Amino acid sequence: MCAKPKNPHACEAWQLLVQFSFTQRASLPAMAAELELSPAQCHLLNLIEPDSPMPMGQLAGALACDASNVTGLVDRLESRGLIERRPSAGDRRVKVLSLTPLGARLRAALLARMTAPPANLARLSPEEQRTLVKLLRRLID
Amino acid sequence: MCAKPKNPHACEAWQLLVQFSFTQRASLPAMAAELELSPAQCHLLNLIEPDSPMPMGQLAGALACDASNVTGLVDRLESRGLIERRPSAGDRRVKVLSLTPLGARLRAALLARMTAPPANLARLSPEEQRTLVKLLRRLID
DNA sequence: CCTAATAGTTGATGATGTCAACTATTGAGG
DNA sequence: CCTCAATAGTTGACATCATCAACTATTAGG
Repeated sequence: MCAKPKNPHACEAWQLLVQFSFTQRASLPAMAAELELSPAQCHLLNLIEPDSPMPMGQLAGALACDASNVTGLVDRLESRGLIERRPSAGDRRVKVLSLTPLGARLRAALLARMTAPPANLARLSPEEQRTLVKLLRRLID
Repeated sequence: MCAKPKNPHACEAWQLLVQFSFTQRASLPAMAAELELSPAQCHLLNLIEPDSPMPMGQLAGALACDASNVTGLVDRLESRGLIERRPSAGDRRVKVLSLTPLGARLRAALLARMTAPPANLARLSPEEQRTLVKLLRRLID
């Protein structure tokens, strides 16, 4: 499976991470539905940090999708009062998105659910957990 | 952010994994498009191992989606000759999916691309890579 | 100034996803 | 056997996601 026979175990960690992200992909819709969100809306909310508004174009870049798709996503989130669309002071073409207080609370609830440590975490000792964090940090930019 | 103040660094690894899966979510469409697949089709192909056919219902469970959604996904993949839908011998209600040779090759190509070790992997020594694999295995079922 | 490039929106279209209703088959009692 | 409930999958209606092409408004360069 691995493309580098010289290093037979080198990419095994990466394979585990990819498979992990597939299982996350499967579990996101149910998690999102509890907050009446779609997976795409979760992804968007995750990218807008409460105190750093973001232009729509930058968001399209981070989502790796077409700008017109962002328009639709933002329309729906804005109509629910979760985010705000305001013209940028410096460049009137740009519209900057920021979380409303309601949106910030929903985002926090979402992240709290998603990052709730699973039971398996207890399998690792505190020492091992710290090692894992250090290794992941270096691997994932 | 972490819900367990008693263990301040305990869930940090999990948070990193969740953020990683968001970035994977962003990069999957482009990766899939190179093989003329959608993200959902990639997910489905990933779940069908070449030599172990799978009933549609089981697939719906693994994808955590409605059975009727699987029908549509399978329709499109079958019309491209990537998978086959055959009635189960034991229970004629059940339809079992298996990869065609073409589908198996496409799946292999997909997984090869997705799990290609990134440049960052070189930041870790072989010893560290092995440690990471062992920790991830225990954390992710 | 013109003009080209950029940011975002709109409309058309196909894919994804849910739900309710349906068919066919299975299985459990009576 | 026969009925009846449960199960597997399909179908149709509908909302969302996602892309593309065409458009408007604004900005920036020559």
